[in-house]
Amino acid sequence: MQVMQRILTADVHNRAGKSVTVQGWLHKKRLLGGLTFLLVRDRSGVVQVVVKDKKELEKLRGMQIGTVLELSGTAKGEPRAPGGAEIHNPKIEILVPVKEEPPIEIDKPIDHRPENQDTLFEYRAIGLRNLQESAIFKVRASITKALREFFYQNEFTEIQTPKLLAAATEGGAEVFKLDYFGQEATLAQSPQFYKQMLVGVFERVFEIAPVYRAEPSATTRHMTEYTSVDGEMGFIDISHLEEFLSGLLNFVVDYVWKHSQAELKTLSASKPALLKKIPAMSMSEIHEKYTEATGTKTIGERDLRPDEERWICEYSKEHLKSDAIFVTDWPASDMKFYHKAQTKDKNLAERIDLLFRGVEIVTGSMREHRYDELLKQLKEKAGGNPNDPGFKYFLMAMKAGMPAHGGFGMGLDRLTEKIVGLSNVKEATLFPRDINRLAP
RNA sequence: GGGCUCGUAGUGUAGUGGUCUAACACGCCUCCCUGUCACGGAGGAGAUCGCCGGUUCAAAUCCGGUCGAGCCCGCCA
Repeated sequence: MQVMQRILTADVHNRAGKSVTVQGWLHKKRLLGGLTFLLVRDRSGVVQVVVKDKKELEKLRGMQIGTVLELSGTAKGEPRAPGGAEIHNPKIEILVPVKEEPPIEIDKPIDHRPENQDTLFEYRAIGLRNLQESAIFKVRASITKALREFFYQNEFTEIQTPKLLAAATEGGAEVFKLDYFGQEATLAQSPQFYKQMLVGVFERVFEIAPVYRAEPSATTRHMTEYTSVDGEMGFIDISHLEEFLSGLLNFVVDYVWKHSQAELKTLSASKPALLKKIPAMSMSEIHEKYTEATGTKTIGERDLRPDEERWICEYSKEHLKSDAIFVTDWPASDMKFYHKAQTKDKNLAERIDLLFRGVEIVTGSMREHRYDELLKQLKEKAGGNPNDPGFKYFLMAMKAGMPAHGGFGMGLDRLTEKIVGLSNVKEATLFPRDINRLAP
């Protein structure tokens, strides 16, 4: 007996008049009496199936959404059907029966209100089957692909660096500690030192990987595990970095709006306004503008307040026609030891952050590549011991000939959140980890 | 870590001292329905109102504790 070849639901419209077999999940039943509409989902989308035969329909009695089916019927062009085609007179075979109803909506948008997010994540394994949910992650995959493509176009080498580390490195953020065969180890809060070491090898490197922060933050923009997009390149100055990041964000947005139209439409996402060259403003200028506009005095502060970040993005959108804006001229007093101070003003760091739709998505900087300066900053700024395994090998590479170099870390979750138009990073993360969630 | 807010059927909500023997919507079950697409209609099942204690003649409702969750701030991507 010849087995009918499976086709994808998206191909049904190409097979009008022919016999087809599809396999997928039951996504929705609509019983109208003499005829029933089924929606069947597979990796390519959803197709409508029309069932008139009572015997066939009876097979689905008690079968809940999620039941795995095989249907063989006749493909038909049908303008009234979603997708313009449907399957008629199917023979239905139940491959995996599901008798229990899903605890969360599959065929209608799931409420993302903050109070309900615990439910959203508790039933994540099933809720992701909702087309609005899976669309977020199709877009995220598309963003990831675009990032990779842009890096490759610019001759970066993709790397993977250790996440298990012997000691705390960067300082600042809290690190997770764990037992490593009796020795204390930490989880990487950043690939910082490794990507810098590898500039000495490949000149340009990038990594898209998880990083871990043990900060007890409970906000809409923090997680204890997130995906960091790290880039690092040699023989550049800060203007190159700015130019690269402008190009990157533009490329990603254009790519996604070209390749993920259907998902973006499902999500009612609006395309960000961007300029080829993303505008830049110094921190002190932002403080002045914000203070003048809101009456809240931030002049002299060494960072931007969250509300200030939202405000300047609104300002940028309205006056500069850009949903993204660079923040330049950060105070050197708070910079990391591996950062470089500006040569024209030692009190300012060679750092730029990129704000996008109200949140910081990128921090970038030039690194101190002069060995003696770096050693001095390590001791003075971080109080670090050069012989500590966390610094020793980094310094080894830095001593062996490092050009002027710089790079950045970008939050993939935040980028996805803002491109899609969500209001919490966790919504853009498949299985988010935060201070009180370690499962699923 | 600091501040504020919220826990009511599987899910989302209403009810804020007595009329609650807890209501509505979605989902589920039974029946009707031949073009639905958030299908429609009739009926039904499903909740010791997070938990513990207290106040009161009377508590989903007020108070205390506890557990869980969310938001803002700090910090960052």
